[in-house]
Amino acid sequence: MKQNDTRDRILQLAMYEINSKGESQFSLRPLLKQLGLTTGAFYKHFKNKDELFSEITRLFSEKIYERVQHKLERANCPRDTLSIMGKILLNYYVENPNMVEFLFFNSSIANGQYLSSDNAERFKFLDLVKLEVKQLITLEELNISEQKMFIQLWSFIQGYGILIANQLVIRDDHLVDETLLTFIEGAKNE
Amino acid sequence: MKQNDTRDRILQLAMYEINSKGESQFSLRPLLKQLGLTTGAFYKHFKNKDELFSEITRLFSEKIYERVQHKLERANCPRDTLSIMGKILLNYYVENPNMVEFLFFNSSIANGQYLSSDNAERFKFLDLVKLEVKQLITLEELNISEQKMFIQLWSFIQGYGILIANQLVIRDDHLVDETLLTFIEGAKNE
DNA sequence: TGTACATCAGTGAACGCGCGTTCACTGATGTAC
DNA sequence: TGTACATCAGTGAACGCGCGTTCACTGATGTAC
Repeated sequence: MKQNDTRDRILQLAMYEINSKGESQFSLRPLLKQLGLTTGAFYKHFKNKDELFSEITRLFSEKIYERVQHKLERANCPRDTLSIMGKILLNYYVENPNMVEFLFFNSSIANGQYLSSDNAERFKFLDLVKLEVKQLITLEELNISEQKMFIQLWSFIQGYGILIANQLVIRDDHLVDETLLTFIEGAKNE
Repeated sequence: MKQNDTRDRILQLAMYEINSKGESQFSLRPLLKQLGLTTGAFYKHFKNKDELFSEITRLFSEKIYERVQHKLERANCPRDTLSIMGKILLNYYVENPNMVEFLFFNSSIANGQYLSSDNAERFKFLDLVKLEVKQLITLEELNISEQKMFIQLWSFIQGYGILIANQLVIRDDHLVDETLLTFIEGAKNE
């Protein structure tokens, strides 16, 4: 078996496990046991657990980013684009709450060792939102700063996602569009 | 030394430590060492760590709730009230991010053993928001359901707080008021 | 006032567990001559 | 074609750590007679 096969098997199963049970329930030993490997083998492929987490962060980010890009083929204007992105992110909060939590808050970020190189990747999606907000403001001639509009939209989606993930409210895609519209109208009136 | 003195000392220091370093950096041994106690002593006052966390959840919630009530004495209408509550919560996200995170997501909640009795306490603040939203809608004759308005406001504040706590954006109290206004205006137009 | 007893906060060693990580070693495979 | 050697993924026991929890015991204090 080639080196990269095993490295990839580790990555794939780790992603699956983290997505299913969350980072707090994840550890190396059970993972390697499931793969029919011993603990030592892991260190032939990764420097340590942080490097694994760092890599998974990158892959999760890419996964969401690609999903967004795929869906965006049908979007015609910033409004549509932002609406679709909001719904996709919300969908991840509903279907893959552990993945989203890991992406934004995993412990290799807290440790900060691999942070700098990953941050760009990790926030690809976020940068895309910023770009669309910019276009939206230009196109619709809105009287609001990019930063403010971005904070409003992102905060709402992230906050709503958390409410849903914690099962405090149920999901309503329509509310995403309504709120987006409210923000746009609000920016016109000021 | 009376039993309740020690119990209280444990609670106070535990709250201080969790607020300073976060739940992930908290454990019983160093806590008790700081108090000049041995590990066994802890179990004369608490059934286990979960019970301690459950109690702290209650106390944190109460702390915020009292702070809100104190500040609300000056508020005249639901708009003011919601504005003040938003700013207070945002302030906690800035000044005490570990406390807020613990309050909403600590592991004794995940374990679910002490959840039912605490939930009412834990969401006192949240219920207050719901109440004010209801009054706001009645008073200003808004054309929106309580639930939707609540989700919009709460999601925005929580999401904004997380952005700030993660130092992705800086705090701007003015934006809270602007966004509140936008939601109110948006509810009138529909 | 002195003695016997009960109470109970606190002791401290020990238990058992799971964790990430290390390292000398194995054994299959490919390569050079 | 056969032999000597290098490579390197994988082994598996061990290390050291910190964690929550238990439990027989101590010793100060209050109470009853």
